[in-house]
Amino acid sequence: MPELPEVETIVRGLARDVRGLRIEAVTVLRPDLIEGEAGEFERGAARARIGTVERRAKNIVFHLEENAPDDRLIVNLGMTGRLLVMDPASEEPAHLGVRFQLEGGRVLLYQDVRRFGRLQLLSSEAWEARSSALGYEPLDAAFTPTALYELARSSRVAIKSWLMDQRRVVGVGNIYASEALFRARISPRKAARRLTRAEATRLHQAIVEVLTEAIEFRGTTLLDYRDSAGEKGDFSRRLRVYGREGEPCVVCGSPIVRIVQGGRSTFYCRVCQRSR
DNA sequence: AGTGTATCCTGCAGGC
DNA sequence: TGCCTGCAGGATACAC
Repeated sequence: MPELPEVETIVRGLARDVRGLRIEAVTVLRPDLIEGEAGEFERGAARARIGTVERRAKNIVFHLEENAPDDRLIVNLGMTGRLLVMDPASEEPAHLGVRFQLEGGRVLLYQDVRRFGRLQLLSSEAWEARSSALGYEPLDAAFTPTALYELARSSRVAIKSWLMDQRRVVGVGNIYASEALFRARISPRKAARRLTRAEATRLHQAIVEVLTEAIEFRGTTLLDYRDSAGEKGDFSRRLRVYGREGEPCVVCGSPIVRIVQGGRSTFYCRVCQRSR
């Protein structure tokens, strides 16, 4: 469910609210959410102090300090995962997966209806090895129009599916892939290797712009997404094609169509995104 | 190696 | 009301 802007919003909230706090106890209520053994996870995270909280791709990375055999806690939210910071008095939500009791009384809760998310403790070395297999961070300076063009040249996959592959460029999921391609006026069905330089340049700019704007609006809430304070994102109203099947294109007025690529819905304008 | 498909899981909307 | 189908922000394990 959460793509780069949503994860970034969550990370900023966590950095503000839980950084520096000690974890006093950990309870795993749904062991299938834990990569590895749940008891080991509980013991490994308990009594650690939370340091820096950062984002890599769609992963939330907690640096653990003091009393932590593994010094990274990695959380991937899957489709419906949430990390919520709550006051001790508040009622715990349904589908609670993991409870972190924090110094000062508040709790950090991992909640996940569909349980596609995963939590994992790793050494910094093991995490770095995993991270190195991931693609460009789209908001880093190293991600350039040329980098995008060169990478795309090696793949015959449709550009929409290509964008969602985290080994090339990270953070773009089903919503922002459709949105970026609309902004770049490129057909989602076009083979990645057939992008022209001009198209690659437009797509690069569209990815950066749509992700940056979505972060400013604190993400997109369609159904499930909430930030760490339980708040919805406001970018939903700014979506131009995603979820708008049959509605008029904001540019040319022709109806937005929905197709299926790799088992996922793609939304686009047949007129504005003609190039194939 | 690259590519397409199935699978994990629950909830909700819409059709009958 | 109930039952069915399809769909939902992700990632990976397989087959070819």
